[in-house]
Amino acid sequence: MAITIKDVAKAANVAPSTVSRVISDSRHISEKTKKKVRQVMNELGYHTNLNARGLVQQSTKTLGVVLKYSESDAWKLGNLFVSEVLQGISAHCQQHGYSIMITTGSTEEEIYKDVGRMVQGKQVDGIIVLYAKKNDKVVPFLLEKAIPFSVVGKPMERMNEIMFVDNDNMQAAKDATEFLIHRNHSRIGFIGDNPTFQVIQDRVEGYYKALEEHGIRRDASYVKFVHTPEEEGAVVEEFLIMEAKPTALVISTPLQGVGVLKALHKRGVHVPDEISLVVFNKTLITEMSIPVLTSIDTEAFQLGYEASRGVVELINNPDTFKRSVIIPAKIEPRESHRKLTKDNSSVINVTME
Amino acid sequence: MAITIKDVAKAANVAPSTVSRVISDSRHISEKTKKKVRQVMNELGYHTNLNARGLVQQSTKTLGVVLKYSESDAWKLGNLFVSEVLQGISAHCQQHGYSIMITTGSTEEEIYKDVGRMVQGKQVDGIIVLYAKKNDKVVPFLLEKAIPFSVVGKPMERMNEIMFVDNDNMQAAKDATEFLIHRNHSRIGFIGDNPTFQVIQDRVEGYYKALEEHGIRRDASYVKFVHTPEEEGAVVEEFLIMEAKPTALVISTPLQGVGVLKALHKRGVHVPDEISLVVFNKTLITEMSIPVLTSIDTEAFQLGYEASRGVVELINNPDTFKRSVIIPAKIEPRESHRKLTKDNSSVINVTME
DNA sequence: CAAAATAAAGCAAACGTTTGCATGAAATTT
DNA sequence: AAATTTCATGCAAACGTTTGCTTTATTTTG
Repeated sequence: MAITIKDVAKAANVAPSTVSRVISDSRHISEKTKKKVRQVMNELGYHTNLNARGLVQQSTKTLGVVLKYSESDAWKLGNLFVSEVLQGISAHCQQHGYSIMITTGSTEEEIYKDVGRMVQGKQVDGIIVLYAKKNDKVVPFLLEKAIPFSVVGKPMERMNEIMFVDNDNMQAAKDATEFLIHRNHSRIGFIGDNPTFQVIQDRVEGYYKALEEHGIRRDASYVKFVHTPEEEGAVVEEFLIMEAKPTALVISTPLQGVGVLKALHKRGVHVPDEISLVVFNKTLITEMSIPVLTSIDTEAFQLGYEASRGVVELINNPDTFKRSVIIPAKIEPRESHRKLTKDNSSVINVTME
Repeated sequence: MAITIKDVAKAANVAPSTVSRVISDSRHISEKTKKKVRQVMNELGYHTNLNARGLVQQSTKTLGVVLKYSESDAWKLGNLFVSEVLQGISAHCQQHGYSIMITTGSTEEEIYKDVGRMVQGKQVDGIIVLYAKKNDKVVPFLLEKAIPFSVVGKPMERMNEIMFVDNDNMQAAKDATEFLIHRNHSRIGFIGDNPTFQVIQDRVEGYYKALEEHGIRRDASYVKFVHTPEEEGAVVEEFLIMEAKPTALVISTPLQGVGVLKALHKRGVHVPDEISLVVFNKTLITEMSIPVLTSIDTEAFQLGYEASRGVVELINNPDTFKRSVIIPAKIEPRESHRKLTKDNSSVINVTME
């Protein structure tokens, strides 16, 4: 059995309570005793049993992180994003002495159970949810139990009762589209995945908004959704056979971006000479591809960091205003886009900035 | 305050101990009482306080995972590998009712502290270390404290006191090299990162072994190490100016693989027509590149799963034999290699299988 | 110099479980 | 029918802390 506070007390000839107060550096203990007790603690190799402390303090200084339900390849994609978010959470937790417990479930039901265990089993003081989706049971559960939590992403409902951290996806898509418009593109396509996700809808909206503000007619045939992996080929095909085919595409995930790149490559269409690509989420994938993809950096690390900050604030003061943080996304110009000449002709001479 | 076992006991008109035994489904309790107590538990919404249980049972059913020290981009690389390992651990933990706590530290010192807290604070029953490196303080600490733990990777020392899970890197490199030899390559280069890592040394050895067994003279000028990121260009250059330049390369990380691919691309050298590439670690990166890289799948998920299995066994029976598990690596033929004709001439006509 | 204020440390209850042992009732054996 | 075994439950101690209250010793104050 390990050394307990009582062992230390006995060896130092003081009461257990005194040892406890030395640990918390209480000012009710004389420096002399502190010194003595600390010495004994070192000699004996004492370490606080956090279970016991957690029991009496009703707090474990641990945050639970709910990892997204991993369906097929969406997970692999999320992977890079998720681990960067996780790093942000880690960084903040480290700074504030919190531990991190993650869910292990791989199905929706398992994850829900994990959360129940963490929360009701008092294993964690708060929860970070990565991230919001519809028909989700976790968020309503946390709301009902009045657990401090924050969400990375935009909650589907009850937004003002929930603390969340997200990008302004509409704005980001608008920026991306304008980025292309400013480079004289006017026939700009959009490729997204599942349009039932709020994030995709926001992005489509931002895309349309940019077009409209620049006097370009919105045309639904320029907006395509890829539902199954590897379907990019078909979508690219559809674009290429169009009479007025797009000179640029805004694409909503790195994986799709690479898929599109491949499909174009296979058909001998050169990027960026013949078509420009801008992709959401700057990740290793976008940076590693040939050509390097111009992307929209969603600052995953920062998202995680802020989410963690949010919960911890909520833990320390449950009445904290449930603010939502919007992390600005930033265009990272790389090699997959080019500037067209004013008359939109297909100049082969690449004009990059 | 939440519902406790005592509240349930009172409401069900039994003793707390009875409730406890109902929870553990003890056979000393009659079905009738069980039914009654369970009903009350549901009505009241009772959930075990795992802190309290942990305290008395001296076990938390939680595993600590020590994430690799994240230096520069090595971390980003590890990222994909690490998260796949993590998924393997998750899967096993889920099956066996274990929770996962991860380290949050980003420096060696912070990580060491994290481990101390987890272990001495009795937050976890065991530890999984990802992964072995020299001058590591964590493994010696765990050995000294006699904590159940396993390592993903090959420990530097005291190997037979430690349970670890790894690939046979020598064999894998030999297989990869032979894979190329069987396709009539004889001038095969090797690119690795930091040669002070055991894993790299093993791979070089396997590479040499394959050559020797097939009567190809080992030549140190065919073996290059890339120490800083983005240095692949220089190395590729060195290879290309060689009189007898290699027709194939074995490369030790996906990131380097893509780096090499880029460098070759920039110099107009076509893969696989002019040079074949085989890369260690099948990841999203290798699968997404153009061309898709022929890789050596190190089965990261499986590594994690087995590591988890190991610790749990050790927890349940501390005298378990400290076996080490070798997960076979498997070549995944893709698009970055080709078969040469017998006479080694540079046939442009691609002959893939 | 007595009274009051302050400082330092100890006592004991509490946190919510689990579990060895004791108890009493019912069922089985002799 | 008494003695024994089995079954179901309760009692109370433990797990290792923290913390409100009390006690004792010391210092300050009037």
